[in-house]
Amino acid sequence: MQHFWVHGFHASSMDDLVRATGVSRHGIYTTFGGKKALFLACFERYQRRVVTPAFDVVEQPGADLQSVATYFETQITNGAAAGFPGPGCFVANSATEVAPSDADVMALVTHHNDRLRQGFARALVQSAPEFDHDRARDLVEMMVIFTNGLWTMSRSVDDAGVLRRAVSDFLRLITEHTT
Amino acid sequence: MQHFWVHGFHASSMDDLVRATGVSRHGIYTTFGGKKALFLACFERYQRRVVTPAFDVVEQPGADLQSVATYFETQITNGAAAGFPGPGCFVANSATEVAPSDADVMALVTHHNDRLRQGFARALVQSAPEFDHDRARDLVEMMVIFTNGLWTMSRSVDDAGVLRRAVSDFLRLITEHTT
DNA sequence: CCGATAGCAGAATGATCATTCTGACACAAG
DNA sequence: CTTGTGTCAGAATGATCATTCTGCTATCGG
Repeated sequence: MQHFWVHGFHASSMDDLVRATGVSRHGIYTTFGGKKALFLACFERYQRRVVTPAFDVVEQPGADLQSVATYFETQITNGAAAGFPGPGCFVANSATEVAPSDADVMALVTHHNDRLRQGFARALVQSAPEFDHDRARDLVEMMVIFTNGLWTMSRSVDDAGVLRRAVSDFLRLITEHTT
Repeated sequence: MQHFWVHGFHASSMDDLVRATGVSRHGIYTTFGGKKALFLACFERYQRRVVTPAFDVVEQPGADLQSVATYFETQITNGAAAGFPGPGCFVANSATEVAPSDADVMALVTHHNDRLRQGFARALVQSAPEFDHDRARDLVEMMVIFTNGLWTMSRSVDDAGVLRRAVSDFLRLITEHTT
């Protein structure tokens, strides 16, 4: 998963993956079936082991915009721990590299973005119950777009502080707008 | 350029490029030197032929936040013309796929983002001259992040209207914040 | 100890890749 | 016409790729 995360699908050879995992070629093929199937399994593992723990705070009942702030901060801290520029987000990387030419990956990416939308939407109505549905939906889309931009930028920006300040400003804008 | 734009670097074979351009293998190698050099040339052509015309409105003297709105609208209209999900942005695609493992591409990506920062910054101080330097810089970073997110999302979202409404909301938030 | 299962390294295979080379054709200048 | 330059299609090359196959080894229940 780590290797696909950092290098993407096409730049990861089976030799690389054998080296990185310590698992034999034979083991990979009998267990997963092939490179693409292994990639999909890694994608799902990423969601289970990386996305879910970080996004949990937003998916809890009663989560509000402060929970979203915590989520963003966790993301940046995780990224900074491994040094910048970081690997970004497995999902966002796949969305640009593989999703347009692979329906299976596209479905997983769409599902992931829907998950973000749902979490952000619940946090938003918790913080601003007076918003009508359409208005909230557009704000949520904006938050999803910003989240994806954060991941893209983290692949080429070498200072986590820059991203952290921008996130803090972004949430301040939304908070101002909802109060 | 179009082929690299849509399929990225690794998924474009020289055969594909010969087919797509109508130029012979020999011609490509004698003119550019190789696949990587051709990619860099396409990157620069993209900046000249796609980025510059669209971003021009922001780089004009006297450009303000309204100019930024025009820029975003142009981007979405261009993307929607070719149908969704679209090819996104050559630069943003390269930022996730190739920049982390190639210093030349990384330099071009960084330069491109600096260009966005500079343009957004001038538009922002035009609209809100009272902002201090630090505050404006963080807002500008937020706008760059959002722009990159827009491109990433346009590779997996099939409805331009969703993006258009999110952009309009984003600019409304910034405008509210600066007035 | 024995037999069986499982996992391993690494070779073999066939496809695809980037790159280079060959020979033919078109056209412009002398 | 001739010579030279440029471009072309396509073959040849050598590397790398995903995938499959072949033995070897280790472990474990009896």
